[in-house]
Amino acid sequence: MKWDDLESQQCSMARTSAVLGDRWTLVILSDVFLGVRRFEDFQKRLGISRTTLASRLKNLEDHGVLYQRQYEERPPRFEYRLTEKGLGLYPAIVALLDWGDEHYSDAAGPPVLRRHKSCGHDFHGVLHCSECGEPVNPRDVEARKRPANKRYPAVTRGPMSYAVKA
Amino acid sequence: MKWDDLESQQCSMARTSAVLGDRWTLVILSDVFLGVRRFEDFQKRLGISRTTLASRLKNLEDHGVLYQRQYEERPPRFEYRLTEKGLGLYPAIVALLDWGDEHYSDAAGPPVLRRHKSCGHDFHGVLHCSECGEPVNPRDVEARKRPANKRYPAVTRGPMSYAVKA
DNA sequence: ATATGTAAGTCCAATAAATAAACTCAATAG
DNA sequence: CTATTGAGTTTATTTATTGGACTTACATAT
Repeated sequence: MKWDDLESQQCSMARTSAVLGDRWTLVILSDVFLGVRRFEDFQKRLGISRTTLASRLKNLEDHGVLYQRQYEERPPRFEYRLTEKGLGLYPAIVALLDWGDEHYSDAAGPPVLRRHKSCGHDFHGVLHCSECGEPVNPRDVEARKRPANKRYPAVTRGPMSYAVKA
Repeated sequence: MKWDDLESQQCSMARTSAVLGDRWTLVILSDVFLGVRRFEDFQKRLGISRTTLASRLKNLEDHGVLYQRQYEERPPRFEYRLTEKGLGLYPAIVALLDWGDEHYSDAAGPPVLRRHKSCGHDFHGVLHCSECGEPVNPRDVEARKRPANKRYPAVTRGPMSYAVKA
């Protein structure tokens, strides 16, 4: 299969991977969630080649994850910001960071700490069920294909719904 | 920066991306979580080239996410299974699938439905705080570098702790 | 006024990775 | 015997990624 065909697959992970699935995109996004917004800052922080960075940012723009905003006219200066769609990746980014923290931290602990301001504690993410609100154990999940004849409404969540009890 | 150097970075996302950050690994893993275990099945389902599939599976083995088990002697047959470390990726996989479902489903809805057996409903993941148990809004999170002189214990979670209230 | 610096890229040649298609090996089924 | 299945490997080709230099546009210091 050619790579661009992944976008036209039925599987949601294939489509997601068509947007995020490369060596740099997830790292760039985790920096965006830390507040990094400018080309030069990404380049210096990550050590990514300028060519690749430009192409990754353009890809994220094309897919509606980031948008570019000119914040200065003279000289022309730009910043990249998350769209609502991009902000929707926060749970995935946290889950991946937590996994990295758990398995690849050195003796001094995770390099970045995340504090939940409303409760005041450093935290990691826990996956809960949107329907009953309880934590989800992977062994307690049953996946099945959408029945062929039946239609289901597409998942509709407000942009912030992962932060509001269903 | 050379790609393999990402593994030796301090940032947790860089290290995670060194394991998962390519066009196919996330798609393979989401198939593993659906119960796919054999080389031929991955290849047929995904349409990935055999060369690339072999190298991705080896990479996941090398990083302790999958392990290979011979389930038949004659003829020799193998299956790939998740380690505990690999199982720890479940929250990330669900978050990425949910995002794909939300933004790339066609009119008929998500192609795969996940049912939470303990409550009986189809669900999507919601990110909760490990400390207070409440849903987390990204705007309510403050990230900071680990203070230079202070040591923090590495995140220690049991293999299933994301499924158990902290 | 010239030189230096910053921000945001693009261009180019070299290297590295991914691809499809064919091939191997071991065994079983007809 | 021949075909088929499973699990890969080999090879030649195509595609992606890289570092480094270059560009454009303006600002600041000498």
